[in-house]
Amino acid sequence: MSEKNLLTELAAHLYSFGETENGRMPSERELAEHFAVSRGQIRETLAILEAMRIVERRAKSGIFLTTRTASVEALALFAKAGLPLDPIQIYEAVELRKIHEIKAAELASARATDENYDRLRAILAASEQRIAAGGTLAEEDRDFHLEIVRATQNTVFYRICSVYYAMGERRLPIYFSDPDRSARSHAEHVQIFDALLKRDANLAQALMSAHLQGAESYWKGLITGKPSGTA
Amino acid sequence: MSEKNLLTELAAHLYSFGETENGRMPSERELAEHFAVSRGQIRETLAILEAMRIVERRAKSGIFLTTRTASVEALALFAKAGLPLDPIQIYEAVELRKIHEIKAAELASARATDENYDRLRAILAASEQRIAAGGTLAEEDRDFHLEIVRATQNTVFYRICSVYYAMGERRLPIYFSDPDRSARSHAEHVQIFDALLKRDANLAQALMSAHLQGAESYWKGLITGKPSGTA
DNA sequence: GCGCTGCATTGGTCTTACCAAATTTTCTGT
DNA sequence: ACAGAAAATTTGGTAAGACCAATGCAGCGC
Repeated sequence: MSEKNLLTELAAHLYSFGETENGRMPSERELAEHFAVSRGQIRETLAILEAMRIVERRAKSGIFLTTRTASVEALALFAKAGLPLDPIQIYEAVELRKIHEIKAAELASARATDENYDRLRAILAASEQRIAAGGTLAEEDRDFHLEIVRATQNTVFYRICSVYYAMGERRLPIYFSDPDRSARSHAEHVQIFDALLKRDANLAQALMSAHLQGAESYWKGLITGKPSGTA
Repeated sequence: MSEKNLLTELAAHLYSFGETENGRMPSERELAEHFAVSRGQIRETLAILEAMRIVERRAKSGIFLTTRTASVEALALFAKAGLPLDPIQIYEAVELRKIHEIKAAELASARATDENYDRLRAILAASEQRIAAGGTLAEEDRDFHLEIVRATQNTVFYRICSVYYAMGERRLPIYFSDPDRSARSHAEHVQIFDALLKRDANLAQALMSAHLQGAESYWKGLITGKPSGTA
């Protein structure tokens, strides 16, 4: 929040224009003036936005929001920029996340190394301490799930799943604002960890599926209730 | 190939330095001179590379290759730049692809619209024509698989899977250099399409699994034989 | 061998400038 | 009044130069 980042600010600014007339955004020179930076800075940022397929720069014509689907990374940027993510995309991400993590649990139960187990133990210990102190989960949840993905030893897998958590970063605190949910999640994490330790792929999958089911229905209910962002 | 692109060329150039001494890349000024462009151009490109977590710019210190895992998009760039993809990452991508596409077949069999079916029919017709003319598959294969992913109606899913095909773009011609393989693949595509049409999720999954098994073992054998890139 | 000093290097930023294509405005002829 | 041509303006693309402050390094002195 406090961190001022031209990339996120510019993305937010551009989206604030919505579907202005022909969809053309302010010129580079205008943007430079608006953000009180040089044109070079704006161009550097626009280059990134263009690489993410968020924006399209037509030579000597102007800057436009892309109609093509943006890159995966763009979703993470949207979340970071505080842009109201499309509820549909949130649901899509949750659906995908479930697919990924259940499979991750299966693979991890066969491939997890001692290092993975150690890290998971540390994460669970931190979770327990946090909850014992009356706090709520947040990074610990993300760390736990991502560590399981890492335990698949498939780095491409890890990269993809990182996006989900970047997307959910500002939603986690909301989700875990209920202390009960923290405790319940933690308990389920422990069960999943035990299944991984026993290298019981079927059990790990089943537990992960049940664990994510809760989150999925929570978000599904929330987004159908409040269609727009929950900032 | 013919298309000169500073982004891909710069990426390739930087990687050609490998693990030079402390891992520091040439300075922006040197790179600008090397590519005969202005420093601004180099900085714009480096900004993209940094956003992809391929490169790290340390203020007043230098440019370094990131040790952290790069973004998903970076994999597509690597392929486009003709960089020798890590065989391990290729395997990882193939493994993931199988996970994704089998699930996609399941979801698509329930959600495919008439539009999806129409497009799949058109793609299959194009494939058939190509093969009848003695040609080999290439884009048709990619289009077919991606259309199935699109038929899940999950755009995030689609984005992720697009990366695989960007990665494999220059590998497809090699894979399909064997005319037999083209014909066999096409026949399997037709079967999968029929399963989708019947909305038989189990059959679609099974067929897709078998279909990808062939590709998986092909690539696995090829990369263990030739550890490095296959141009 | 160690610590300090000073200088060249380097990324970060801004300014100015010019080009050529695209766009908008103005002008012109009917 | 309108359509089309011509001129002026805007816009992205690119380059060159300059300054800053932190970094890194070489050389010096101890």
